[in-house]
Amino acid sequence: MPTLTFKLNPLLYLRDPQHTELGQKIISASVTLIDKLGFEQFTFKKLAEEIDSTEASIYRYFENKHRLLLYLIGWYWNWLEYRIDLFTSVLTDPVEKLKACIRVIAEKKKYDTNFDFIDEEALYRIVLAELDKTYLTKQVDVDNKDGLFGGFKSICKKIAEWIKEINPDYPYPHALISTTLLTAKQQIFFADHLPSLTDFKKVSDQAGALEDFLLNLIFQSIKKS
Amino acid sequence: MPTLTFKLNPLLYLRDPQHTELGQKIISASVTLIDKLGFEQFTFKKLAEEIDSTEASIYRYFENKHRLLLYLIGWYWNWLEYRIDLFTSVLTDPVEKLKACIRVIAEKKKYDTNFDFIDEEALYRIVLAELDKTYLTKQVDVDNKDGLFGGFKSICKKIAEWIKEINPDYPYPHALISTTLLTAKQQIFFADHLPSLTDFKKVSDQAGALEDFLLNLIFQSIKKS
DNA sequence: GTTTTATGATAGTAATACTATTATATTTGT
DNA sequence: ACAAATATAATAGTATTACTATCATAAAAC
Repeated sequence: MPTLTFKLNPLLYLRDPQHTELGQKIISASVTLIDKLGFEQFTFKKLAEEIDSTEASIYRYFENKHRLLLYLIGWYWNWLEYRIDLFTSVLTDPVEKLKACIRVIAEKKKYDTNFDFIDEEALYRIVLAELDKTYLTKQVDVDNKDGLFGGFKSICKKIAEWIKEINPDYPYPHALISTTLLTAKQQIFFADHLPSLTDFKKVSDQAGALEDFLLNLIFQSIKKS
Repeated sequence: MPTLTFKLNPLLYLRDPQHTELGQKIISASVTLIDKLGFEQFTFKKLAEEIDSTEASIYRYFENKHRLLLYLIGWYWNWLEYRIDLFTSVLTDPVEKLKACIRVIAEKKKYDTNFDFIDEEALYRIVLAELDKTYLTKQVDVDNKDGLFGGFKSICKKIAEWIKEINPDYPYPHALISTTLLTAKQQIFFADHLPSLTDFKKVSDQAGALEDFLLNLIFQSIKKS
């Protein structure tokens, strides 16, 4: 089985980390380290120590740690879209597509052997804790102009099309799907850390209940009246 | 008309800023400055210069800038709950209460003369951009144990009760309301910065459409089947 | 076999997030 | 009215962060 790679927006990096050994080590170790320390405590210096390299070398790949985070989250969106495609491309009915897609969004993320040097479980924990920090910045408009949020937008657009097919009169397809994508990760975070803000349990079959919640949320909302 | 004050969790501060002139200046100026610079660029040093005081003096009121942010956001939740109470306490029907409440959540926030030294419009912009950073940290569990998210939880609990009254069989009242509260601010942020993730416009009557979206989202979800 | 390119080693800087100390001004208790 | 307590200001200092710059060397490409 060939290892797949995603073509990410080149503005995310200075040198493409997928094409060199050091680059791959940077990606791989940054996932582990951000997961462990949290983005605030994570530094290029610590990362350099981890992979026996130097700060200066890492700066040749990424302008700063925010761009690196954008890269990782961008990779995640690509991976999620790839998974959505995997489970929906065979389907024709948009209702079925939407259902399959919600399952992918709500499912517990597992390590994907198609992609070397990225631990998807750790990456998803990063998504849970750090995603919002990619756009909640003063430079959001500049970053957006550079297309750095393309992965998120792409998924949103795709799913919004299905919603429009199901009910062309529903006026808020983009809002509904961006809400769904963010709600999925928020509720998992709340289940883990702020349980009184949710109804999902940490341990047991959280994904199933979450999927049920999201299915209800979406399909009731877009129902023709 | 008497100026109202909220009793906030004392663990949020070292010295109560509401009770001294310097404290009030700290609160007031930090709202302006965080709004202007963003939380990342905001420092106690810049704040001290702004109010002609010193870093050391500010540190006597707040342990660090994260606690100060928690204080401001805590104040916001108290203010929002106060507004919800204001518009719902006269109502008896939980459906009506819920509707009125959604209106308060979706409405454009205006300066409230009942509260001196807090600019609610600026504070709401801070909420839009910085709220998630209060809990997306490595110390979230410690902070939660200290009750620092009490304001958010309190609102959630209150509204969840109304949902339970309307439909006792709906299984996800807390998830639904925390989703609503966060969605409201996310969609406003997206309208301003990432318009392809939403269907709301920046300029015109965004609040009205947003309210409609949220009303539909909630009432369709909790509808008895 | 030389030129290009990538990496490593090392150094340096301004800013940040604090902590500590002392002096002075103000308020409070008696 | 005076001493004691308290709040604030002024100043200094520290470890860490987020970079930038320079130079040497090793590996790859032409």
